[in-house]
Amino acid sequence: MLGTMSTTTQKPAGSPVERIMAVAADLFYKQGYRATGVNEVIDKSGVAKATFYSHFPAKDDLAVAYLEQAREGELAYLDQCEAAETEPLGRFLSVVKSVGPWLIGHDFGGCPFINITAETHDGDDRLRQVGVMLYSEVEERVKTLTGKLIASDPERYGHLDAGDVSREYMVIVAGALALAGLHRELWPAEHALTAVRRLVGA
Amino acid sequence: MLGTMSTTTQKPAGSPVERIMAVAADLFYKQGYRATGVNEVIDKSGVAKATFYSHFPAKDDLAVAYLEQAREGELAYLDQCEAAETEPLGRFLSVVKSVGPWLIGHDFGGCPFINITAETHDGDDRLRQVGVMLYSEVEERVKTLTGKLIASDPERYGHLDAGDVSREYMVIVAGALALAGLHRELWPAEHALTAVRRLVGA
DNA sequence: GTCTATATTTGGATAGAC
DNA sequence: GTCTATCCAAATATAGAC
Repeated sequence: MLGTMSTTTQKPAGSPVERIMAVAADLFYKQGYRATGVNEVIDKSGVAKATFYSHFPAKDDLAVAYLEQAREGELAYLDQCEAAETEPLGRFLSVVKSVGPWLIGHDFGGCPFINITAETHDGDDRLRQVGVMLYSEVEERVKTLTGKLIASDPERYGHLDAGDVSREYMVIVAGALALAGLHRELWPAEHALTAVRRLVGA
Repeated sequence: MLGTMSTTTQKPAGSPVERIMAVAADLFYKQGYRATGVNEVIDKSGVAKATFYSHFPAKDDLAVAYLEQAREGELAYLDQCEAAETEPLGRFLSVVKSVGPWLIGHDFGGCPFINITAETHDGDDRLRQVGVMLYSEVEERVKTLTGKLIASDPERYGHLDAGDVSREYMVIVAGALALAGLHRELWPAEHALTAVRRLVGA
């Protein structure tokens, strides 16, 4: 079996598409979407122009691919953060706790989905929809975690509504990302954690 | 006196600069900063190109003027909202209460300061600084209102720290603006109000 | 201040030889 | 897939006549 794996072309880690996506993710986030030209992406990823356009017919298509890749990355990151906690309260807080480290690793550029949506208000709606989907998915996870927190100690948390708490939670998380991006400081993420704790009286 | 007011040129409501600023405010916010070309601003404001550049040597200068005008407008708007409330709790909540109506009147485009900062991460730092200043000023107001709320009922609110509460408050407000911009829906503003209430146990 | 014209660069996107 | 050359539109900005 090992000797027969050659009918389909292998795509190693450094394939053209992967290089394009990596460069685009970096530039779109750090410089902004409209500030980044396809020429720059092409140059820095070391592919030919025709190669680029064979994979991404238009710039918007690259943006959609970028956001979908980012979405999957964030969900996987949140999985990790949640798995690292054992107690219901820790799991509940894992999402907002993840914001600070994320920002430090991403140069305080805010939320990629909200940023690109603000830049393309009149443009391709697919971009906004990827962000809406991600935030909805995260909200659903938070809602589940809230439900588990309530169930873990009904005397203490029984008065809470998981739907309300999770939506307020999302507002706080989005605010931490946005405000830290403006200030280029970590404190919004720290105060977001305090605010979420206060939300459930913890 | 009435007949002598002609030495200096009067600048009526429709002066070139004011028309430019009005058009820029609309387009920068609705389309994004980079998506809006100076040519479009010039055309829609009905001024000559040389006139435009005599007042704004570069596009960045127009952006700074736009943000500073927006900053003053937001502070005045918050003044109004606060003055409309009589009770300490109402005044405390006036800032977050103002978000929903503001969004409805602004096509759910998020926060102008945070948006432009995200678009110019590597660009002119003056733009970011106007936003930082506005958010700091609003935070200071919220801190004052929090202090007054605490003083109004020490038994109920005495355990709160005005500095912590006001920073968490700002995170929530920023989140409401950002998330409502993504979803193009009002609920983030409504849940922001609930979250701020919860912050002080009200 | 206005108007036209233009310089210059960069944007997104395509064609054709290899 | 790669490479070079190129098209076309739009971007920022300037010059000169009126």
